[in-house]
Amino acid sequence: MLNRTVLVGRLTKDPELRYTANGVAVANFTLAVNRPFSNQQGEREADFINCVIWRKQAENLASYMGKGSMVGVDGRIQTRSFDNQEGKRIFMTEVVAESVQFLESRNSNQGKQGGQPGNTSNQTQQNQGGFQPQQESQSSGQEPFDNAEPVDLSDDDLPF
Amino acid sequence: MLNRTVLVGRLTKDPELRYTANGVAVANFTLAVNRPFSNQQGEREADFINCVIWRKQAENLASYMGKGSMVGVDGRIQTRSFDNQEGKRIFMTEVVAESVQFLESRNSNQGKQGGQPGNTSNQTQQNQGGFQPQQESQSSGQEPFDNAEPVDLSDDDLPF
Amino acid sequence: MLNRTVLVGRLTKDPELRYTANGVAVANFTLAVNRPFSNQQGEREADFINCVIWRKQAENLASYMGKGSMVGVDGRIQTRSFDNQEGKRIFMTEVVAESVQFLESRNSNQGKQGGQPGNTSNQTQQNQGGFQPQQESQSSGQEPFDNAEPVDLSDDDLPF
Amino acid sequence: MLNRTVLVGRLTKDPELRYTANGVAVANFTLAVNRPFSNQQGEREADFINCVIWRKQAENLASYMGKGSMVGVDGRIQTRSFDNQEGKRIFMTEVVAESVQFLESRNSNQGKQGGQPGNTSNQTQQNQGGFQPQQESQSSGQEPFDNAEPVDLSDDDLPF
DNA sequence: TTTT
DNA sequence: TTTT
Repeated sequence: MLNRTVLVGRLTKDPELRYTANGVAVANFTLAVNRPFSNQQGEREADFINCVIWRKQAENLASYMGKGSMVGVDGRIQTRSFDNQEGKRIFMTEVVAESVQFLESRNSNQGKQGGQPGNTSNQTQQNQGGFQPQQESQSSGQEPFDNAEPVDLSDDDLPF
Repeated sequence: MLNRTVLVGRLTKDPELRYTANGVAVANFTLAVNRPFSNQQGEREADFINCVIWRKQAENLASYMGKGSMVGVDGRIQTRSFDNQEGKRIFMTEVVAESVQFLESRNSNQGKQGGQPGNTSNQTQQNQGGFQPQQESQSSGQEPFDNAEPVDLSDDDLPF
Repeated sequence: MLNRTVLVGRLTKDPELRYTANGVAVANFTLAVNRPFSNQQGEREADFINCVIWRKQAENLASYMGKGSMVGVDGRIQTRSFDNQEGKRIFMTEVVAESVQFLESRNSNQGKQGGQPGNTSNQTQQNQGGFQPQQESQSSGQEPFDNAEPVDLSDDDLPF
Repeated sequence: MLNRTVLVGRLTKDPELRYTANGVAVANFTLAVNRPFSNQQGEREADFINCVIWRKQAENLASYMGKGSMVGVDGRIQTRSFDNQEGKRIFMTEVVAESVQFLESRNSNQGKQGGQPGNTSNQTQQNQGGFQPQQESQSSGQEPFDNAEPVDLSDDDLPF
């Protein structure tokens, strides 16, 4: 059935890259999407939308985008439930990104570096928009993905 | 910022119609949206997506659609947080429907009736698709909205 | 770059199924999508949107849906140009359907028949919503695709 | 009926701002949207999608965005037909933008200037994303809309 | 060239 | 008639 979501927003923090037991990459991230209208106090609020992305695109996102980066996401809404530490069933809703477009990387130099757009490609045949962020800060030869924690994750939620 | 969701799914139960203290109608409902692929056990799963709809459309939805009805929704994702009974902060994600399209009403006769499409209109200038479900079961002269509980609800989440 | 379109509408005629020289199935169809508002004369108008769909889904669409059937489409806008008979460059815009959902087949018995939903599947792993139209008229043992014209078509527009 | 399109792309030229006889602003523009895959020659192509936008947002777009600017569009597909000079019926398809998000203005200094984001607002209650393009070139006190041609246009296509 |  |  039809289930389609398109978002443009900014990462609230660096994406969290992990690997399933089978070595499949997954990244979780939250998008702050500003609302187009003001609330009754006249303030602009934002929605904080949890997203997941799989495989190569997860790795690219973690390499090139960080806290504050602006991305476009095309995906679908997925709901899951699991039992938390207190044995209570928790329901969660997130967007499974089928493709991401890099619209702007964060412009600060501190924190995670941007990798080397020159020699690494953020383009995969299958999905994205090939926008090469120009204001990308790129200085160190830092190894990409080094903060990925290859923990034991189940492949259960793997789509397709 | 761009925030757009389009869904087609079935109501998991009758919509819950309420009114804010100012008399604004709101309906909450959950859509079961079947996934287009099977899981690792070869089963087809569904996502259960919480939705809200406001004003006239809330009333129309509650009048004409019930458990099992198929609807299309065009809206945006909204996140909210509130403190539950145990004082724990709960985050929730839902789709604010800006327009709904009635694709098929449930075909059973029991439970909530379909209202009188003949004299009540489910068409508003602003939004929807004017599909008049033909297999609509319509037999009783039951008053519409009679199961709406006009409780005290805040207008805080009222969009626009 | 983001390019996403979701439509729900009715086929203005039976889909036209063809095959490229390499045997790839393509179907063209037009969707009448009713507008949610009235024009200045107080009439409801519709948009007539050209769509294309490829491979297995093209065949399924041609087998099960016909003039008047209601479908949901999830795809992207594509523009093409070609030189017409008079040597004039023609620009056209159409929606490439990545997945279709069968919402309702036409309810008349005349014209193309609906095939045998009982033994043929309109579900493919990759895409659609598995809605089994219940009011489907199914009577003849008519061979599916028999009105497909396996003409010489180029694969140039084949996406992915 | 559901009819939703979301695009991110670049203006192929400066938007064309006009006014109807009743003084309603309309801007036409074309978006180049790069495809996420390569063709059989290994080249990346783009779709060139015609768009229209009405009222205040038309004026804002014309003031702040020009050839090469990147924008996000949330709207719906509309088809129209008219008879051309040779008396031939022409069908056209375009996207009616309900909201636009300014993602990046062109970074050149020549050509149309960017107006004064400081004192003019590109934010309207109704629609857009409030992104303030930071690399905006802003130097001249050029009057906004001065290249708008207040020609005689019909209000016929005015939506809502 | 348009659907219910 | 097309953008980076």
